[in-house]
Amino acid sequence: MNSAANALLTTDEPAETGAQQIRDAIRDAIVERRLSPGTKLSESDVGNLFNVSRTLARAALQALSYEGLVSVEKNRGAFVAYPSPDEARQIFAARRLIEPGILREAAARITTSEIQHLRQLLLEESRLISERGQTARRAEIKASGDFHLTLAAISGNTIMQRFMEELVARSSLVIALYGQSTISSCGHNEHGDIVSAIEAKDLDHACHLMVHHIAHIEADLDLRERKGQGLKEAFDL
Amino acid sequence: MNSAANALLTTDEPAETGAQQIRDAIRDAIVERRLSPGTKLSESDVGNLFNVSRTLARAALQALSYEGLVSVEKNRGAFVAYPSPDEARQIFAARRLIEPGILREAAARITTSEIQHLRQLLLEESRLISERGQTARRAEIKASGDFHLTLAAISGNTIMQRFMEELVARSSLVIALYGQSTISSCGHNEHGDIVSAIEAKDLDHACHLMVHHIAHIEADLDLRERKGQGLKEAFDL
DNA sequence: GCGCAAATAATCGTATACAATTTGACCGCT
DNA sequence: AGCGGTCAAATTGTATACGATTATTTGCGC
Repeated sequence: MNSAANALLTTDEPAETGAQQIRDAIRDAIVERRLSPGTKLSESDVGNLFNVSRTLARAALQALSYEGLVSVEKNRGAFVAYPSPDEARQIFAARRLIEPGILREAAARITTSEIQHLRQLLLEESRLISERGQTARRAEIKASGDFHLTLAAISGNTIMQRFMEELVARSSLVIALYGQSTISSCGHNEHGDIVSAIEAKDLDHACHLMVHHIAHIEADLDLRERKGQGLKEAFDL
Repeated sequence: MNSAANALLTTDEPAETGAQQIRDAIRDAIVERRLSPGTKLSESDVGNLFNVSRTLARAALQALSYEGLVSVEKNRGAFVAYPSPDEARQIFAARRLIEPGILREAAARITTSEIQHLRQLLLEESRLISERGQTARRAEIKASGDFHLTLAAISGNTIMQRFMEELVARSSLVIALYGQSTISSCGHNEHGDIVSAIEAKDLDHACHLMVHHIAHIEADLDLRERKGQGLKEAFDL
């Protein structure tokens, strides 16, 4: 979840129960890549970090495991998910399958003010790209996902929106692991092209662009098995 | 989850931690309609029922809330989900969006033995339809969903498979609430037609049949607001 | 020095205990 | 009788406690 998508479609429930706050905080940390895949998330550590008991820490980690962002191994603990190349392929296959449909739904209902909102996002995004510094990089990662999430929000289907949130978050993990170029949104302004196609009411073209956009992101990955960040490979490479 | 889909694609983790067993038990009860929408699921009651502490009961309910099968209201408790008509529409919209894609993926990878497996399912399904008695009805409900879940399993994408599991389960809730005819699979053997189309490698036709099949299920619903519980929805909607 | 077993430490799984919140009831008042 | 307020019961939110499992280290024999 993010402020941009929230601005459009939110089921205001201001009272967040502790565990949810922790979950959101950790999720943000994972998506923004302040937590590397494979990092151990001990219940006690998480609890101490947020000044809550293990009960709440556990609940938060449990929640994140349902979203596929952390994997909990019985009697061993929770770790930031370390998606396998196969998992990565499935994530992008799912996005190719889902996003054109979302795009069509969104285009059918989109209002002029929502188009404006999208353009605003694009502006912000390109601003971040030109900026330098780690915080800008993190904001850029988030902004890049926000575009897809906002489209899902516009589609009006909260279920698909949630699916997309999961897929975008996990995509960030995959890119962190297997991405080659510094950032996925490399040069081409593909998001902008999609908005233009929507505006021109050329749905087929918009879907075409979307599918290729996802393919481009995936093409930037080097999906070869990394042995659990092995100490062996780290040296004989 | 179900035995049929499991038979095809399962990541055997034999050790199920208490909470998961409870979650599965409750989920089955909801999907098979032994628990009505809106039923209160108190943590203590659930715990006593399964002879575990509230901790595990709570974890199970929490898990089910992530799947949309129970709704937990802060400081009030957990209830079997009571999907609104709008939610119901979104569920079926999501299925129409997703299932054709899954079908295409599945058809591309399907083996002859898997086709045989599907036919077996259809046979079982029609056998249950002819049988009478409540246990047969429940088995029929499950079998009807198993067809869609098995297709998802064949598609080979575990992520989409999980999405489908959620959607099928929630569909069962919706049908329990808003269904008119006794059972959704009314007369027409639509599942069988889809398998035939897959076998004939006529993907476009298969997708067409699938979309209509979902539409038929939805058409059997009477999606009008029931003032059963939602005092909030009854007014602010 | 090297492997292997036992003790030790760390961490998770589950239960119980206590605090906070909500709900419903009782009781006096108008 | 109807209304409002206060209190008690029930239920959830969170923390702590203890047993079980896994990882690590120690110590011994070779």
